Amino acid sequence: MSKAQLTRSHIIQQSAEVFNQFGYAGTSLADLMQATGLKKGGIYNHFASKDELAIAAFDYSVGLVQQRYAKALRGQRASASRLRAVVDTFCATIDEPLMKGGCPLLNTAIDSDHVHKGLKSRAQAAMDKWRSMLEKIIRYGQKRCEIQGAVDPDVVATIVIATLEGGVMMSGLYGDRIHLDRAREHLMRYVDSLLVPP
Amino acid sequence: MSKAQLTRSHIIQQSAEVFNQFGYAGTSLADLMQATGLKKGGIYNHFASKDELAIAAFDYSVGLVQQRYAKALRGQRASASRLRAVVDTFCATIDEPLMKGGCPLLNTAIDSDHVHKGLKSRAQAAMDKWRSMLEKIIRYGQKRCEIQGAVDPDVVATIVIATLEGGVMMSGLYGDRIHLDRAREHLMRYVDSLLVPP
DNA sequence: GCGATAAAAGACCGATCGGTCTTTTACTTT
DNA sequence: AAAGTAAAAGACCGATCGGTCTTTTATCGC
Repeated sequence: MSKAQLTRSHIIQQSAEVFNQFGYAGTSLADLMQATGLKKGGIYNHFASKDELAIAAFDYSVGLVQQRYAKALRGQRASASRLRAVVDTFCATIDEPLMKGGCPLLNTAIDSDHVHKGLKSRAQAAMDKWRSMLEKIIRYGQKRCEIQGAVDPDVVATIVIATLEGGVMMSGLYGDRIHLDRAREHLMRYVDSLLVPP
Repeated sequence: MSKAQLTRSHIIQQSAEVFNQFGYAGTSLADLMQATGLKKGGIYNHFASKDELAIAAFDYSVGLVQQRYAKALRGQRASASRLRAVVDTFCATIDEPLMKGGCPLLNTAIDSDHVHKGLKSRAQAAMDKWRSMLEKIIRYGQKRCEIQGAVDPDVVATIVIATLEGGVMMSGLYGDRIHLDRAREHLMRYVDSLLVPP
């Protein structure tokens, strides 16, 4: 990788954390300069605007998260295990955070509302991907008769994501992991309730 | 109420919506001036700083929400009905929004993180109140043998709140109420699972 | 190693930021 | 209605905002 490409990805990585912590409006170019160790000219040589950098940073964050899910799912074949792996992977970010500031999807969904159209549509796209990942697991499980046929995959995706994001919001607010742990427990029992009895 | 007090509450009410939509950092004094119809001097005659106004506005928003819960619970005596009323009241904000920009507690919890200590502690306090309201309902229901004794009131509070807030985040992101509706359905069945079989 | 080229620095820009202060206007109280 | 007081306006402040542009520095192809 050339020096330029290296610098570019360095900017993205550092900026992603800053944006995730302080939000788009709450992040100034001075913040980004400090985080990257570059001056204004260095940053603007790679990105035309703060907007463009924010979008690149969000995409990077989403990519990071996706990688972790892909890795966690690699070993799991059974639908129940795959669903549990998704829940566990999400909750693992408390012990091994991918990024300061918590879940980028939650933060961006709230932060970008009424503020940054481009960022919001990226957040929608990321949410779509996550939902379709869960839905695919469910449908595959139904095909293999591991998950009850009456289960609606879209509904499960909503419930799992909403419970996890709500739990991480509460744990973030209090600085106490117990809320996310409770969400995890609840979802594990929920997943069990979806399975075809053996 | 004197003219001054009237103006003060007018400022708070209008500002609350703006802060709720754009966040603390995303709201400028120019925005607040436009929303209130006042000039800088008029606003600063009632509030010492943007911080102070943001806190007053958040407290006002929380008060509004609490009023709605109090009203909804007034008629309900049975624990199951009271829990369902909490869920329904939250979900009703989609049809009859109290305030533009969605749930102020969710927005402030995310927005204030790493940005505004005072606002964050207010959000914690509001969350505490909401949790303790739910916990009281549960405990009372256990005393009256309507809710199973093995149920942990703190856990229920976390699950209900997390699911609702997660659902409203998703519905806000997509502009589609279906996610919150799904969360509602799920919680209704969850509440049923807590009850002592009749 | 040298020349061409790209990257980073840093001075600079107008606009806007949150906040202050004096002046004008309006209300309130007697 | 007048006098005293409080509220609102609006000019003004330094700092910082996001962004541009020229200059310096480093990289890369040969």
